[in-house]
Amino acid sequence: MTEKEKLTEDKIAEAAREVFIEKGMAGARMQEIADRAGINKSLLHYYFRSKEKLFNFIFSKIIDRVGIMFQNIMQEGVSIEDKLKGFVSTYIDVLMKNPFLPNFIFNELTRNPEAIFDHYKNANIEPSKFFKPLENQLAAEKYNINPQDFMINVISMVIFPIAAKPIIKQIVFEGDEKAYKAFMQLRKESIVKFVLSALEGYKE
Amino acid sequence: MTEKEKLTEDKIAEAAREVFIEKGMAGARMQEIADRAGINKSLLHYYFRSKEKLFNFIFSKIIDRVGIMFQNIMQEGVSIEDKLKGFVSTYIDVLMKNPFLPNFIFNELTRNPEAIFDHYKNANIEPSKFFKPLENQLAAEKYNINPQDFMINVISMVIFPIAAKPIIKQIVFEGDEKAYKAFMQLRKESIVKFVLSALEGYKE
DNA sequence: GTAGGGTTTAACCAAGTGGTTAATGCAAAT
DNA sequence: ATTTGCATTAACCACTTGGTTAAACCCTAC
Repeated sequence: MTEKEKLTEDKIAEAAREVFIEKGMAGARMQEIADRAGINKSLLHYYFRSKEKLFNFIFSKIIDRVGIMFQNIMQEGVSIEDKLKGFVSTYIDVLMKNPFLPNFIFNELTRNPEAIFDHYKNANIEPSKFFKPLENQLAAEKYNINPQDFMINVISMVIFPIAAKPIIKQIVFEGDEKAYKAFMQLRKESIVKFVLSALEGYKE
Repeated sequence: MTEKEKLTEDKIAEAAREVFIEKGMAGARMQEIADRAGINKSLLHYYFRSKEKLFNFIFSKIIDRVGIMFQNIMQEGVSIEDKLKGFVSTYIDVLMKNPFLPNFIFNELTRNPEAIFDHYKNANIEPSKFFKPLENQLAAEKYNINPQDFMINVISMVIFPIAAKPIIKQIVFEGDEKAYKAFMQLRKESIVKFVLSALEGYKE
């Protein structure tokens, strides 16, 4: 029955996603994925022939989702300020729920950089699609700042504190999880304020 | 002879550092470390009893170095502007030479967060030592910004683009290594400008 | 019911892993 | 020259790893 099949495949995909993100490709164990999916290890190989195939399947799906989400936020035909607010808020929420995601993506892409290149051929994601509009918009609103710098600054301030969570939590908040979380929530506003304040200095 | 011993131990440490940083604890192979050090695998266990011991030794040294470097920059009794310039420039230089370092630290600390806590007991590094001064300094110079946000924003903008190198290089610069490197060099100035511009908005 | 085909499993395998051991090399001290 | 003690190595080991195989287990169709 294709119903049952889908169920099993989904259980595997979900378990694999968890384990790969937590442990990375090298640290992940097929046995652990099978256990978390509640199935026999052989079934993994029945549905996905090898660890590498399974990994690529999961990784591609993740990259796609991230790319599309990014594209959506960037394409809204709204002001820079609203784009900024939307991006910061949405991404902090998503990443707080998936705190291992940034490291995972960094790692696996560092391990095998061609993966992006190979992948973006098939996907309908085109960086220039959201990059050019931002460039035009900055120019239109008379902000004389390099759009690449601008964008990377914003993304940095959102993603870094999540990738570096253990360090920040320990060193800045003495291990207090709640304090860290509260801080990250406040950052939704503080980042926007910081960036808008910076932008003022670039007004022509 | 203690001379020769030091040499071997150093060769091991250097090779181990390379491999651990590139592949992480899980991905590193004792055989590869031995090969890169040009010695027999048994010698690794002769000098450092286990993979874990070797890893902890290397990891501690790295954390110490990073912490001390950070402390030094932050303790200089100079203006915020000069501190900022020093930090950005020094860290970009160091990290461009060690591009795997951020990911490595993120990963291993995520894997075992207690490591920081356990480690900072022995080390003479005290976060408040460089954190309080910055707080006072921001207040003294009449900048009404949360020092935690300020510091994390700056660090983010420096470290993130190195951790995310493969993504940025591919998506922003279409795989052009030189363009990426040039961009990172320019960031030494652009980050400072951006932050100083932002700070203006916080002046009381 | 039973034949057939996809699904699931237990048992197994070869390769690779960190780690041990016993022997060898080698330089200084006697 | 012989002994002594550390440095180094080859051979080996137990265990884990991803992956295979053949049998068991369902369902559905006849």
